[in-house]
Parts: sequence; C-alpha cells; structure tokens
Amino acid sequence: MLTNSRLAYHQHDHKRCINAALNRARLLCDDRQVRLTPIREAVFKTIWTSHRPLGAYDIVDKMTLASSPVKRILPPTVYRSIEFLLEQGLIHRLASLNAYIGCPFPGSDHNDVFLICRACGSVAECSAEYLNTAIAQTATRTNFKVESQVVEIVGLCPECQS
Amino acid sequence: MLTNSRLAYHQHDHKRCINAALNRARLLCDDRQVRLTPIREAVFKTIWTSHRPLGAYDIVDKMTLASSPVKRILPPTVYRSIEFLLEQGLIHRLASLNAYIGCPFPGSDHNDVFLICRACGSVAECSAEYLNTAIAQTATRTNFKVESQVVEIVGLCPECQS
DNA sequence: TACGCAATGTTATAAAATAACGCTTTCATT
DNA sequence: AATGAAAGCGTTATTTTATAACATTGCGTA
Repeated sequence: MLTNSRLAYHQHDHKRCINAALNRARLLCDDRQVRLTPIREAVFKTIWTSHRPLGAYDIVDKMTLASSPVKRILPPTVYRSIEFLLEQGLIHRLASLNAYIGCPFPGSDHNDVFLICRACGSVAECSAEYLNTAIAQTATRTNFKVESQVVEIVGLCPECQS
Repeated sequence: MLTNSRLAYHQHDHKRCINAALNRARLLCDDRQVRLTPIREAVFKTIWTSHRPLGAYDIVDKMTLASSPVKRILPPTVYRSIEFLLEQGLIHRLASLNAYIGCPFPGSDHNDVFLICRACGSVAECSAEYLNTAIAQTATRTNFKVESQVVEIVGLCPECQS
C-alpha cells in the first residue's frame, strides 16, 4: 500500500517535505516539457504549506499576503495554476471539501483514496490494490466501465482518536 | 449487493418509481415523527424526476416553473428541504457534482457507492460488502477511524458503452 | 386564547468558479 | 536579431452555489 499517512499524521520537518515535493514537481515538468512557471510554483508551494487541504480562496489570500503589499493575486490566476497542477497530477482536488492538496507521489500510477480527519483537518493519501479491486468488482457486476473514481473517507486520524 | 442499477439504466415506468419512493418516504417520516411537509415533498419529487442528479438551482428552477406563474421558489427554501431530506437519508449529495439524487433504499443500513455515467448522466447506487470491507482494511492499516465515506465512480453505464 | 416552536418567506450577501478580452512573455523559425 | 504564433498572465465582470439574518405564518399544546 502506497501512503503518506506517516508524514501526514506526525510532526516532521515539513520544509523538507515541501522541498522534496518541489523537486519532484520540477523534474516531472521538465520531463514532460511543460512549464512550472513562478506563479504555478508559488501556488504549488502554498498548497504544500501543510498536510491540510486549502480552498482556492485560501490560496488567493495566502499568496496575496505573501507577496508585496501592493499586489493582489486574483482568483483567475490561482484557478489557472490549479488547473495546470491538476492536469499534471501534482495536486488533487477533494470534492467533498472543495479544496486542494499536494500529491505525495506524482507520476506514479495510483488511484486516489483520501483519509480526511474531521478533527485536525489532515489528509493522507493511500493507494491500495484490494480497494481498487473491490471497486472494479462492484463496477463489473453492474456492467459499468470505470474511468475515474473519487474515494474520500472521513473520520479520525490516529493522533485525534485520544 | 444492493443496487438500483437495473432501474437507473433501463427504460421503465418511472412514475411508479417516484410513487414507490414517495410512499417509502412518507412511511419513514411518519415512523420517525418528522414532518414531510408539502414543500419538502415537492422538492423530493423534483429530485426523483429522473435517475439523474439535480443541482440545487435546477430544483429551484423546476419548482418555480411547476408552480403558479406568480410565485417564485427561492434558494433558501430549497436548501432547507434538501437539508431535511439529507438528514433523513431520503436523498444523497454527490460531492463531485454538487448535486442531489434520491436514495432508492432509505432506512436500510448501507454505505453509499455511486456509479456516475459521464455520457447520459445517470447515477446508480450500490452497496457492496466487499467494497466496504476494503475501505475498512485500508483505514485499519493506517489506524484511521472511519466515520463516513464518499465513493463516486465515474465512467460509462452499460447503455452508453455502445 | 395565548404561548412556543417549527416551517417558510424575504432580502441580502458570502463563497466558489469562470467568461471574456487584452497585454506580455516565450520560443521556434526565419 | 526579427517575427509570428501560442502560452501565460492581468483585469474586469459575471455566473453559480450556498448561507446569514430576520420577519411572518402555521400549528399543536397548555
């Protein structure tokens, strides 16, 4: 099972997390000949601020604060970057929250299962073979052809159960 | 496996579908001593118009058209009914679509898995034991305590694969 | 009848996302 | 280097989705 739950749920040097993600993103974009522009990179870093998902307007606000006092970053700018990052699989959208979170293993072929903690707001991503098998089975039984899936599990992360 | 895929995907006398759903809803509300008022019932019927999910404003528009030409049904009214129907488990919200659909088996204990056809827009609901088991397993492995889940599968229904 | 509460009406606004258009930058080709 | 097409970004306006706040109505119970 592929998961970043260890990192998502425990104290760690998150700057290294961000840097690692950024490096992966750069390599991946380089590889694919797509441009990770300064704005896209800034949006990416903003989303990677924590292991909690951010809404589009959270990103707008954070980026406006971070930039020079004069300049406002406006929604369309952010949404464009979000669109790009989603296309490249560098971030995910959490439909049940209208929010976005960094993908811990971009480029690898994985289906997305998210564990959303309702207490601390953390989100971990997992990819489990047997879960995908179960989804495939469910679909097969009804002759449904799966193309994509949204699996978001809400509950309590290990840290918030005590 | 509990599913309404047969009905969702094939021609059938949908009026009977609606009536059956309405009867179930009435019994259930009666049982629970909650009030299925005329407005709530109207919203419920509107959502049950088809096996396709409706957005809140679709419901507003449909109901406004259906009622006398003078009277406008306004969003808060509809949202209140939606809230009530969700609480009673009579309808479901599809997070990935911001839309609502009638529950074919309210009252029964079931986890929700939705099969959303991207071609015709139909949605079928399934409850599969092994899928829930798989979700439970995934959670257990990461010590995550599941409280609720959103599983929405997008693809092609049997009718739209040809 | 009067009280209390749930349900609805109404106005206004918040929050999330996109449309449309023009300017600037980038980059391959000359 | 010049240039033309496409991609990226700035800006204004608007659409779509959802809720806040408060007034009014209806309905059962003391």
